[in-house]
Amino acid sequence: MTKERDTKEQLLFTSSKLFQKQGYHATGLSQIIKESGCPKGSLYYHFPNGKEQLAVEAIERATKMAQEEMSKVLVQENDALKAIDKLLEVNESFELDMEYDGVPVSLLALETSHMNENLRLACLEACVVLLDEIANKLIESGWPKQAADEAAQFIFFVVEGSLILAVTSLSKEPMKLARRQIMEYLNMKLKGLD
Amino acid sequence: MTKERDTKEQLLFTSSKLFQKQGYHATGLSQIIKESGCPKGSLYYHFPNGKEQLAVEAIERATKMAQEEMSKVLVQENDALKAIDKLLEVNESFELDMEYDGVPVSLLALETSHMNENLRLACLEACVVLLDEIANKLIESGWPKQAADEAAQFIFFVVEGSLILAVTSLSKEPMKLARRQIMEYLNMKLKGLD
DNA sequence: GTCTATATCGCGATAGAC
DNA sequence: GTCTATCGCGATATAGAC
Repeated sequence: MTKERDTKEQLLFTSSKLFQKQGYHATGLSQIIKESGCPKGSLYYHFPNGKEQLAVEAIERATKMAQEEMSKVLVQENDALKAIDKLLEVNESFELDMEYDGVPVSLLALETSHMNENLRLACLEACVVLLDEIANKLIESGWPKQAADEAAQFIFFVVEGSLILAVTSLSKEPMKLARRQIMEYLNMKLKGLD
Repeated sequence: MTKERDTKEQLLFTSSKLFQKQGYHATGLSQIIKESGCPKGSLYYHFPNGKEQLAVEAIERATKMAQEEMSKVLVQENDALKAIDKLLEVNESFELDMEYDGVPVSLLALETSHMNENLRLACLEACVVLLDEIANKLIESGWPKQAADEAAQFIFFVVEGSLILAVTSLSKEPMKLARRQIMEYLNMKLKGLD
């Protein structure tokens, strides 16, 4: 019984990592089997609908974990902007080879949105959760709802966009620049709110 | 002889479209064969190194075409910021199903950067070309080089990031918001330059 | 629930006629 | 240069013993 949970959890952990790093199509079930140490039989026992179901649940799991991670960082600072800067600082520490267990949902979203509705919806939910986490922090600090929502989207845009250039150029500089620009923009908006 | 150019060009056109829309791994040579109308024999005659070479040249071709497209729009307006706004307006007209022949290099970059150096470099070159096109327009308008480079990267970040949310939510709203935010930020930076 | 062996398919790539 | 037939491989998925 606990074994069951362990096996399924192990499969989700490994899938989550590999799908995010390599994408949906480049990640084979055989690789997931090998790296997780779980047998193929277990995979189809826990995920009878195969690869698609595994990917959906892996995204859902990664979303939940990322939300917890973010929430943990965001409560450390009372001031919303300081909290967001902290978040961006943590983001910079991610390794470029993406050997982590986080949620840059970009690759999966771009790959699957136009070809599989279930995967698209899982990616959309991931985006919404992350956006809400940030928007709510801003609202708590007194930002009007619409301004907070737009600011959250702005942060999402710049972070995900900078990740693309970072991965392509094998450099963290784009992420550092992104952080500076985000804070600059948010401070400008904050002044405008008065 | 002209037939040769036509066949190769047709293969590159079709590949370019499919790779950008579906990604590298999701696009099979058989699909390229079918949609281009070219026989498989021709493919391996023109691209003896197979899929990888085809993808590299398809990215290079798409980069060149996108640069020409951008350049055409950018010369229409003398003022750099107006020209960039025009560019973003054109960007919004892209269909979400990506049935065009442009350069959102994001998907290919995220997919291939960590696993194939040749493809990574082709994607990097694509990014550099697009960034330079924008940065040069700003420099022409009197922006200092570093400010122009950073602004160009900023535009890239927000555009590519908004595309991810647009595709995932099947909505163009993120792209519209992105445009507003980019112009807002650039105007702020412009004031700061004095 | 777990595991192995295997079925079936589609992929990238090749050979060789023309 | 163009085309067809085909190879070899690895993919997802399944069957059935335990």
